[in-house]
Amino acid sequence: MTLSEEDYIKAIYHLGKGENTTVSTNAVAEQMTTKPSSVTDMVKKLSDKGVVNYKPYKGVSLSEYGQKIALSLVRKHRLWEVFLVKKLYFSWDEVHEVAEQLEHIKSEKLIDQLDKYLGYPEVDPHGDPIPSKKGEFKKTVKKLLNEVPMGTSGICVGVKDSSPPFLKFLDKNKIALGDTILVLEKEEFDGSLYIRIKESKI
Amino acid sequence: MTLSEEDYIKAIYHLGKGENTTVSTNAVAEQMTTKPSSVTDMVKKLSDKGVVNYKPYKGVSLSEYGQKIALSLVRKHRLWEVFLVKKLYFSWDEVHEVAEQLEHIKSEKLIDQLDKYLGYPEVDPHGDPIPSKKGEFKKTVKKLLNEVPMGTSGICVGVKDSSPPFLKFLDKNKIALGDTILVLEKEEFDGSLYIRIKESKI
DNA sequence: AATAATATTTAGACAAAACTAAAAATTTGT
DNA sequence: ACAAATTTTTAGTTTTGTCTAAATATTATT
Repeated sequence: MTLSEEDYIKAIYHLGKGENTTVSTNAVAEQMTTKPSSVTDMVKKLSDKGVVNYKPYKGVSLSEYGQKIALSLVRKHRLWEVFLVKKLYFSWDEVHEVAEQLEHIKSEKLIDQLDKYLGYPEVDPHGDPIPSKKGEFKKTVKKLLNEVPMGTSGICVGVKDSSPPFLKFLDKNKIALGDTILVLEKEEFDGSLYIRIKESKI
Repeated sequence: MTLSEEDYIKAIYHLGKGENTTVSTNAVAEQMTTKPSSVTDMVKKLSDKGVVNYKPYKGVSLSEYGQKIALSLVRKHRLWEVFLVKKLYFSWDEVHEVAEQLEHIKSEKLIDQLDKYLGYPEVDPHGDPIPSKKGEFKKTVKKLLNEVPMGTSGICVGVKDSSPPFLKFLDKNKIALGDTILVLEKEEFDGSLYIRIKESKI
């Protein structure tokens, strides 16, 4: 697979949220910050290669084969993120961009050894699960913080939004994976929350 | 710089053996396993960008700027090689191909942190020096084994040929960097040598 | 159900990087 | 010094991935 093809596969995968759903040409174009016409072209090519199922005007989905490739890319991306944070002391808002490049490196041995070297981690720095070599996930049951009832608490095991600004916001407020968060109050009108995190209230 | 441009820069650098000499279009084509006409095209483009000095029919050399890029690529390549051998237990004949890909990853922080993480190594797994961030080399004086007088010995600090077959040959005969080699005899007719290495004779 | 709005595809062009074949410049041999 | 051999460049195509503009299909509205 070329670099560009791999990027399309990942985009289709992520738009389907890991499930194998059919996504629209326009959605892929937006995700890739490219034009719908370019997507049509590429999707035809990927269809010829057996990577996706494509019906004109009806959208596109990954084939079995395409899913395998997507999972392998996700695995590589997340393993590299762990490496960057654990070994090279990157912060969790800096890793995505670099991992985006590293995930395209082609060497099975490299990834196997990296996995072993990192101690076979199960999640990346944002709490997202790392697929096994065979493409198996450890799916953990998670609840969004705004779904947690007032007065109860939970352990932060991941973030829904991995954008650098949000991650920096969490850092600033000393919220990290593994922390216990208590929901103190909910504001009805906009859904904002008052929470208790390690002695401080936000 | 694009991937392809970086590959040309490295080719020109290596053909000039690190010195800033002028190299021919044909030589570059051979090194890159491409056609001379393709080289002419690319070299014109690099010349426009100020990366090389190029006079039609007269050959091409790296500009100051081009040399900086080349050294940065060599630095990245060799640091990754050290990582692969020291941390991921690759053997020295397996690292080149993967490092060839890794050297194109763009992130200054990544390389700085990798360098620190590896303990600021001065040479790669083949004994070749790693340029500093500023592009400075530690040039060690080396002698080829066939230039060592009969009856004298030396310490193996590098290999001239880094091809996998040769490196595997050295492994098979248990010759590694740091080993002391004694030259026992020289065969006049073909220049082959009898040497003593750690109790065994070859 | 007809029309308006939106989504998607097709057609034609372009840039990057490569190639082939032919032309031009340089180097070599005598 | 001049012809032959070699090297290098030019001109014209190809492939990949992109774009714009126009055409077509689908969905929404009334």
